[in-house]
Amino acid sequence: MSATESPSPSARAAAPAAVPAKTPATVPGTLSATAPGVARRLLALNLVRLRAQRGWSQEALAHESGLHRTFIAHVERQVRNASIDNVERLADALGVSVAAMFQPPPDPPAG
Amino acid sequence: MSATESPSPSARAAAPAAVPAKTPATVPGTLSATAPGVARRLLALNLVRLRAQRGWSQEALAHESGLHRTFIAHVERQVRNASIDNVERLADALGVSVAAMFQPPPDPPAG
DNA sequence: TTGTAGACTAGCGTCGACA
DNA sequence: CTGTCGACGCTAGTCTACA
Repeated sequence: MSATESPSPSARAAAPAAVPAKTPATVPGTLSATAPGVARRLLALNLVRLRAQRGWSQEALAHESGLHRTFIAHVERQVRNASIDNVERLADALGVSVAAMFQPPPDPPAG
Repeated sequence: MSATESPSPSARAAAPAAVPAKTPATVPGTLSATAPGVARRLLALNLVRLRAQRGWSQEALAHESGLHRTFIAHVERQVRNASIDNVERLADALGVSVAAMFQPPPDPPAG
């Protein structure tokens, strides 16, 4: 035990943020810092972008990643929630890191 | 849809990397760029690190992420492959971006 | 507090076929 | 080439309980 040398017996209860706010920054009218499904979208965006950048077809990517053609199509359409194990496989097939799949796309020059 | 204006009818067949190598950089004695399960490990490492950094218990993190206690424990032990939807939830609970969960941990100075 | 086991449900991921 | 439906297996994810 002694996970953290907490001065108090009930560490969690005595912790400064003992009771973490359930709705911290959910200001009415303000979107959450991280919207639900942002990962799915980022993954899809980067997936389509990287794939098109290489001139690969969904079938080719599916073949490279060892996944099925239909699955690739679903992920790109955000109708399917892939697991990290498959996301890594996709990233490996594209030659990028898993973190890159969730990296925000390079904002295009406005002018 | 003209994905790529390939001069040849069989775009894929005529594509530059028409036949992508199945084992491209698997040089004998050289480890692959991305080892299998690296995402699972990175996720677990960052998860434990960020959680301990906040002095949160698995139960607290589970409560914050809205997931179950057992699931958190399994992910940290890498015995479970989480989906991006849940990874995002974990990242949100920790106040970090999904990409941060797969970011390589700050390697400590060797000496 | 954390790890693990067992049982259960829900959804992922595959396959084949069509538009 | 890409999107989608139907069916199917497998595992992610939940819950209870014990060490």
